[in-house]
Amino acid sequence: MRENKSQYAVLGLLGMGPMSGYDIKKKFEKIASNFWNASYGQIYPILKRLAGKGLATKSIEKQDGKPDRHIYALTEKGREVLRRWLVEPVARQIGRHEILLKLFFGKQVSLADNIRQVEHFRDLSIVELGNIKVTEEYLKTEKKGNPNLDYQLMTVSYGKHVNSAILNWCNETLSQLRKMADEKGT
Amino acid sequence: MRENKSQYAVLGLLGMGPMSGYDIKKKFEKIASNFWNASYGQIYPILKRLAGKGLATKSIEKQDGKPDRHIYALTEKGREVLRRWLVEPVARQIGRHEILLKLFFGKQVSLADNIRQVEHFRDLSIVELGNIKVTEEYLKTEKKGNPNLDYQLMTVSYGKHVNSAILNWCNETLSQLRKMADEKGT
DNA sequence: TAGAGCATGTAATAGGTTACATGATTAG
DNA sequence: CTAATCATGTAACCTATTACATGCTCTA
Repeated sequence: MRENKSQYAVLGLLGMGPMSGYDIKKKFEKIASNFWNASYGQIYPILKRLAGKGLATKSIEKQDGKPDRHIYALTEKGREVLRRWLVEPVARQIGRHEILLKLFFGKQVSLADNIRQVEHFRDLSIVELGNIKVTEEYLKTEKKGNPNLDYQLMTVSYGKHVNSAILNWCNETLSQLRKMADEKGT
Repeated sequence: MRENKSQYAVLGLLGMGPMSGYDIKKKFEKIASNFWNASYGQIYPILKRLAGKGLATKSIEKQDGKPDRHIYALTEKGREVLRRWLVEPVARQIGRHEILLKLFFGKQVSLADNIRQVEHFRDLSIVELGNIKVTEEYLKTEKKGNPNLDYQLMTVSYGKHVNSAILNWCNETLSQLRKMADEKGT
């Protein structure tokens, strides 16, 4: 087991309690969509592998009218592996920001095109900030008393800080682009 | 040609002037490392494909003592394709933030472990901010008068906004974690 | 004389998305 | 009656990293 992040993401969720692949997907969407996601095409093979390595155990829960649920639970060995990863310092990551890539080449198109692009990106950030606040409310009300709450709210806080900064950048950049358009028009 | 970002990244750089695969790599490292990167294993096959599709032309520049340079230049068709992509609105992207993934599962390890982790991440952000300022200086002095300068500085500004926000979040999170450690110690 | 820089490329592998396949129940 | 939700999984495909292969020159 080397550097597979998603494997640890799944391991981490199992660390909070036994659950199915379906649950894992839902959990990511509900409370971690801000900084992580995973598709079924990844989750199910990972669960299989974790069980194969003895890091999780599988049991089947029958339901009537609905498909069986395949519940995975972390083993002690699994928790060990998770802990070892959690304390390992993170490496520098270069996020790929498509908006910056486009703006970087902005000279190839018109100022109006660039303005449209940044305005649209600003709209996305506003929606994102809204989503984050919904997650925050959900955690604070529905998950009160949960021992993971403090940590989960820290990830929410990150989203608020970063998206506010992005919003400020959008506004600054937009006024600069508009100024450039004015000057050119004169 | 569908949704391949790196292909457009290469196309975009060629839009600034003819250059080699080697140049492309260097350029990304020098002025776009803040938001994009690409390995030779990607760049060379992409250049080949672009030439195959008639979006770029290839010519060989001999040098003495050094290997030949394979220079690619954008064709009109290539510029068309680039422009079409540039004006297309960006989609929502979910960045994967390993630090948040680890912190999210913070309950599985000690407060001291989490503090160490965030401190280390803060150090990375400080280095990052430094790199961004170096890029800014480089652009402002060495690239004065370059028609792409304004746009390139906007991407630098993004980095400054976001990394400052991250730094603030680190400090807030660290004081919260330390408070939690104090309370537990009492 | 060892290592870094110049310069191009391929092959193996890992990581990830999307489409496909199945099938019942429930809400609008 | 149609779409969504529940639920699991595989296969094909695309994207990206790393290792490998080559070989000259310049600097410490």
